[in-house]
Amino acid sequence: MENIEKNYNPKDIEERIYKKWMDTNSFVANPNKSKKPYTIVMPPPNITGKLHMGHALDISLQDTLIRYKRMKGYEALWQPGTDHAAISTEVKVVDKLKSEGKDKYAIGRDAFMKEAWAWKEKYESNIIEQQKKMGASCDWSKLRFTMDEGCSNAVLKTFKQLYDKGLIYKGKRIINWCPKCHTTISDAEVAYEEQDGALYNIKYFFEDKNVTINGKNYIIVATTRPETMLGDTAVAVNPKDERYKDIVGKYLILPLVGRRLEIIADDYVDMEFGTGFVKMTPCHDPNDFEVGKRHNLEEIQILDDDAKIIFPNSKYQGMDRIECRKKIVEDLKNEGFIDKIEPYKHNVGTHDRCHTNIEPMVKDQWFVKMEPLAKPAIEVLKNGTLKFVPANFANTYLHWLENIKDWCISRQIWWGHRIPVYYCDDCGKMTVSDSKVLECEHCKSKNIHQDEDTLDTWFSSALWPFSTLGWPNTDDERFKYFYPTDVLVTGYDIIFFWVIRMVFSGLEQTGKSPFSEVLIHGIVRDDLGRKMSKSLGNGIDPLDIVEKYGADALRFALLTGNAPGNDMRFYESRVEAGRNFLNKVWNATRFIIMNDNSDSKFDEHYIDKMNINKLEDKWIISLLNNIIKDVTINIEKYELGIALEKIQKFIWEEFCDWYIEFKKGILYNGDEVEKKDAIYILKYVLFNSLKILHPFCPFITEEIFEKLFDGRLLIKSDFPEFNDKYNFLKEESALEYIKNVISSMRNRRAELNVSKDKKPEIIVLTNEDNVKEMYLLCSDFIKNLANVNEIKFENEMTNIDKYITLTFEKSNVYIPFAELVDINEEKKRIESEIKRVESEINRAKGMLSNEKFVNKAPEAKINEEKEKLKKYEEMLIDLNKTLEKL
RNA sequence: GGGGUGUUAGCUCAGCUGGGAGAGCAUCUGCCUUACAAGCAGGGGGUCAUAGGUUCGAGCCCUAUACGCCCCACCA
Repeated sequence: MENIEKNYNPKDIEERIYKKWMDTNSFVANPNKSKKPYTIVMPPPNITGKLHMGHALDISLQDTLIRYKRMKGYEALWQPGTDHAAISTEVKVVDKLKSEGKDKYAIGRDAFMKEAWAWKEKYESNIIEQQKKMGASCDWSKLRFTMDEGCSNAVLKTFKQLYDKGLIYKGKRIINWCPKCHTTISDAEVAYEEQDGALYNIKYFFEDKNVTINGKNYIIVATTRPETMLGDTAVAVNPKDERYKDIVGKYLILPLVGRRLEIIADDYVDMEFGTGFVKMTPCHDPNDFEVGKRHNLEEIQILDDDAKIIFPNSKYQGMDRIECRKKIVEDLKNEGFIDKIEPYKHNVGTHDRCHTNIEPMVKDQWFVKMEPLAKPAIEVLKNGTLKFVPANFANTYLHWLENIKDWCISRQIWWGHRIPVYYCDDCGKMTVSDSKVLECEHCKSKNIHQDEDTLDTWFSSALWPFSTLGWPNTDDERFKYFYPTDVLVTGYDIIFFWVIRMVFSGLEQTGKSPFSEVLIHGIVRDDLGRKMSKSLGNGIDPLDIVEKYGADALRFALLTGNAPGNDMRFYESRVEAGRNFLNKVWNATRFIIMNDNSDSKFDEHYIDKMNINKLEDKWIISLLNNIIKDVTINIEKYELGIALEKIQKFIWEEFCDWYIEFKKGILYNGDEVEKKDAIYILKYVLFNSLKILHPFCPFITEEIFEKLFDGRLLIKSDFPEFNDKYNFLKEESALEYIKNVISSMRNRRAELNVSKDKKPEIIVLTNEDNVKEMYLLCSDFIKNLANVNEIKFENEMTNIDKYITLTFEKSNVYIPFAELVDINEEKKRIESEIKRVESEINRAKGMLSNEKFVNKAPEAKINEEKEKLKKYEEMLIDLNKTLEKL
């Protein structure tokens, strides 16, 4: 056997193991009729991005699932790819150009696209390499990109189909405009932020000097944005507002401007708020826009694409919106129009990418009509075709869909899928097509030009689960075999952006929900619970952690100690704990290698032929068997953290702390046959432990597998299954009994500070043959692990005062350390033990004498309590005897 | 305003369909025992936010309250 390092050193092995997987095509999945498909599409990371903790978590979850299913015999495809990330990338490329002294508009669209593609080529590989470092077992041979030919075809096809069905339309609507990025954004991309502002109360005088309200010739409107008054075209009150009933239909004069404004009545106005008057600026407020449509109000645009004022022939023309606000307030003050100004905190919509305040604007844009698409998406959730884990995220999903507004999909940027609409310069009509258009379909003119806008980046991501599998070619074998996919794993923060859009797109384009389950995880936060962000500088680079502790340790930390859907805090100490566990696994292996002098190959089926007769062997095999069962159930329920913790507990606490210790006697002093069997079972248990640990911690398990099991490939081996033949429950409980005896003895020794060199002869008092048998079978363990020299058995004890007594069910253990103990202290200890047992007896008696309990509780529960009662009553007798004799 | 969610050990969090409260870290004691000091053995530490209710039985189910967080809506 080769030498093995004392400590696990991930750095040396991870790269080599990953290469081995790649070289053996272990990640590749292709349509295979003899296997069932299992598919996960990876949420495509942005090409602008760098791997962050959120990705690391995402990858850990998906990779665990895909590796598990692969081992379970599925043709498991994890489909990778990257996202062009329209605005994010465009901004970065623009910045890059700027730093080179170049300007986007100056170099023109074609040159810009070349620059952006070059960016993509450069940065895409970064994130892929980073994913590989995490151990991601995606089928890289099928790598896709949202703007590659296939995905672009899918986009064109979808656009055309939706357009033909009337589900995509062009219209002049109020949209969210980002003055910095110079593009519209969808409602989902607006992030509201609380900002300090002011509520300006402005006097609007009546046109007719004779009209008064409350004795005054003016009314007061409140606004947070006085500069928008330049676009006011009415003032509204609530129709039910008795105060103002008589003045509806009267006219006001807009201060500074002199425009006539009608007082209109609309339900939108909240009577309770402010004065009950609202100024209407249809072009720059979504609500005012709606009111304007209802009342046919004039629309006056007063902001340009830079959010600068358009108000020709005035001093405000060309001013920045904030500058203009100051100027207008100043002018209003000077002319006596300000009633009062009070500080006001309010939520302001900002662009989630650049955090610039968005500006509502009326523009001609492309929209997807959502209501008909939302309906089936609601239906699949309600009928159970689609499930969320945890289930409560279904509420979020439903709430959004039930209140959905049309989706603005056109963007005034260049990096993305250009809208496949062509305008005829002769007849003025549109041609919409999913292939290249050379002439107008109406007048055949060749004098046409394509729409300048591109599509929202989520338009292509929405098609990801099928566009990556060959759609729109529905004959593609991959599409037929792998679609619909099985589970989508993602963070709750993109349910709206992505999950919902994939579902309705999948249903519309393919007739099927693109996946049947959505596993939602939370956000990875820093150790103070803050979001990791660039501005705070509190981000932790997963690759630094991998470098320091290895990918498996990081995966361990991310997969445990957290329930699905909940945010988690990242502590390096948890990675360290993971690393320590893996080091434990490493050293268990090392122990086996150091004690194994056979050179025969490991045969995992030999277990079925061998005669397993040792108690401890039956115990560990039975435990392993049941762990396999539990872990399988947990993984299937997406309880990955629970599964991993169970595996850890089994390997560390049962296998290492007990079983290996049990076996040392044989390995050091046993005969050759015993030794051979011992090594075999050690290997057998490790063999299967590595298998169940592999999906979670792939690198170290693969490495050990190769070392210990003749170079076999773990990633492609089978996941173990529960075998009724190895369910030795009696032996399990017998050995647990002995473990308890050993622990109690160690406990007493530690309390009394007994040196380990002091090896007493102990006496076991029992009247039960099977209990005595158990002690005999385990006498070596007891001697070794509890530092005992000899074990004697008695049926009666007389000189009890020379011993410390430990009372167990049907047996007492006497240790001759009485001289180390104050007899009164010992009496006290036994008395408190008696109290504890008595309270147990009372508890059980109470339950069993409760008629309702006996009548209603399940029989198993009742029997359990009866047995407990019996056990404790017997122990009580023993304890009292001991006390008497002291 | 609507929806969701949390309150469990000093800290961070698990706790599956209700049937004797767990982990990691921290802490204390004793150990460099020939797999592992990234370790071993042993210990301490919890009125499961509060108040009611359902139940034979509640950390878990229901109601209310308190405090916290998240998402959506966006009333000028």
